Amino acid sequence: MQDEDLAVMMRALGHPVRLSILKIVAKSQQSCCCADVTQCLPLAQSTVSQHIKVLLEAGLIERRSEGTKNCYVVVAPKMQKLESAFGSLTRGLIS
Amino acid sequence: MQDEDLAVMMRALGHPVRLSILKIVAKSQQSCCCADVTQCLPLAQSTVSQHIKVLLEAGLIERRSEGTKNCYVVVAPKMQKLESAFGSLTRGLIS
DNA sequence: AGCATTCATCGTTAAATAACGATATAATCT
DNA sequence: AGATTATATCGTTATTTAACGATGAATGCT
Repeated sequence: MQDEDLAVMMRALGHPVRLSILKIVAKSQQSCCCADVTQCLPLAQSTVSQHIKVLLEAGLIERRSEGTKNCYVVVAPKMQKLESAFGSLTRGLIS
Repeated sequence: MQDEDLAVMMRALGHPVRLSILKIVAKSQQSCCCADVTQCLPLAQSTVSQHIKVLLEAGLIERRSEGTKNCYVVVAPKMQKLESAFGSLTRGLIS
């Protein structure tokens, strides 16, 4: 994986609100929409939507529209790739 | 590990220049100072020093003064803690 | 068709970040 | 003591980010 792509994902994870959003999305077994996330956080809907966009653009979550809602899921393969890239980074750094 | 701390480290890793700096510091077996890093990058010394500060504050590298130079090393235990925190994060997200 | 719901996007503002050159500090050397 | 070296910090500028309220577009309901 390219350093730039890795950096984009790291940056996406580099904000506590986005970590929270990821956890909320992951935890809710059935479809999790923007309103669901917003309800869990002390932030405006538009702010949450913006954070979601960052996660989307990093490829860490995916949108799928469901009626009038937009639901989000964590992209497991991407997370795994990230973890492995991160692993080889750290291995390279500390060996 | 607290979400905020995790986010600080992720953010520190969320810039390609800082990834480069970490790699440069890790690769150079003997003491690696700011000038050494700067020589490897198309950036001003002050800019490199600023990036180094971000890595220092995240606890990912450590300074140790050596004569008139300041040398840097990757803090292996911190990297390992980060990797394990990251691992449990992703495990929580994709399970 | 008209209304309600959901949510992305727009426009704005304040704060943080990235980059630079210039300067100041601290250690070494002559 | 004075000169040199290495580098952190300062001051600045431009860009990006975070947060908000308001608006608009798409979908579903009556």
